[in-house]
Amino acid sequence: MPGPLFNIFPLLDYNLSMTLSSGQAFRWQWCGQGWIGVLGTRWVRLQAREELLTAEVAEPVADWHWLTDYLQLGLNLTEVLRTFPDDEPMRAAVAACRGLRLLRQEPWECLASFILSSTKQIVQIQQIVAVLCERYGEPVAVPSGHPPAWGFPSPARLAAVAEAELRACKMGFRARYLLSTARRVASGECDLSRLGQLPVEHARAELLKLPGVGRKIADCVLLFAYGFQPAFPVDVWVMKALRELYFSRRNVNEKWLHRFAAKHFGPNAGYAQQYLFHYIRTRRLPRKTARATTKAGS
DNA sequence: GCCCAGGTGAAGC
DNA sequence: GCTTCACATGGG
Repeated sequence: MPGPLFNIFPLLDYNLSMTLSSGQAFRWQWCGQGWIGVLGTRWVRLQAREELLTAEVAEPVADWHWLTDYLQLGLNLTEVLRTFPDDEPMRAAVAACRGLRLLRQEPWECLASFILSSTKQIVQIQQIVAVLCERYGEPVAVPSGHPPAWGFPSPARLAAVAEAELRACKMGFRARYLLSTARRVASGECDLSRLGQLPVEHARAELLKLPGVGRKIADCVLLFAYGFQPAFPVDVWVMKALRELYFSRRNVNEKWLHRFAAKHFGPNAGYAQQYLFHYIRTRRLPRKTARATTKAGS
């Protein structure tokens, strides 16, 4: 029996917009009446209002676990926040990021997206991923009147693409890494479906074997696709946050930093990392008008 | 023009 | 071991 074209879920401590636009996933677009995205082979539109989430799909579904699992609707955020260290930086980050959540993404899409993320701004990653999906993804059903949409291209599909064609998607030097990794995943040499059952260190070691995957990208996949909380991705922003908020701007060795993170941020260190990342990145800077005025006046 | 962006791998000391 | 550099591309 086919299900309905929409569903409603209760939302508690959940900032949907912040979560979908916080640089974990790169395919969500605000359309004026909700967030439109593609999960697996399903087009979906999400709208959060007054502690209710409305989800709309293009074709009837009976089982909604693909969505509730992705959004981690069953997670009690209060329990997570309770484990954060009680220090000034974390209090500020939590206050600034009320309702920020971690998603549980499909591993291949997450891995491929973060291979494309290196030294790119989030907006540019979104653009590259969009082109990649449009050119190599399978079309998915959309409600009438909506623009076409595509699934994320499979490892096998990308493995069959020439490097020059990938470069034409604006990904530059990352094309070689994406192609090599797609081949290893497509061949079964790397089995992403197995990693979730391994101890986090083993799963990380497997990811680190892939070309274009270092500690940072490995930790992003461990955290955003598998939910491993000991994973603590350190990018330029998190490094900036840690240096400014915890180390009075001193330079810190990265290996030492990971030991500090594991010790200081507790059992949900990965979650804490996302709060620091979003906090430091969206911190209110001097307004443009104020700067323009200063410039004009000087 | 310049610096920077959810980095990585390889070469040089 | 650690430091430095190339790698594409676009935004501010």
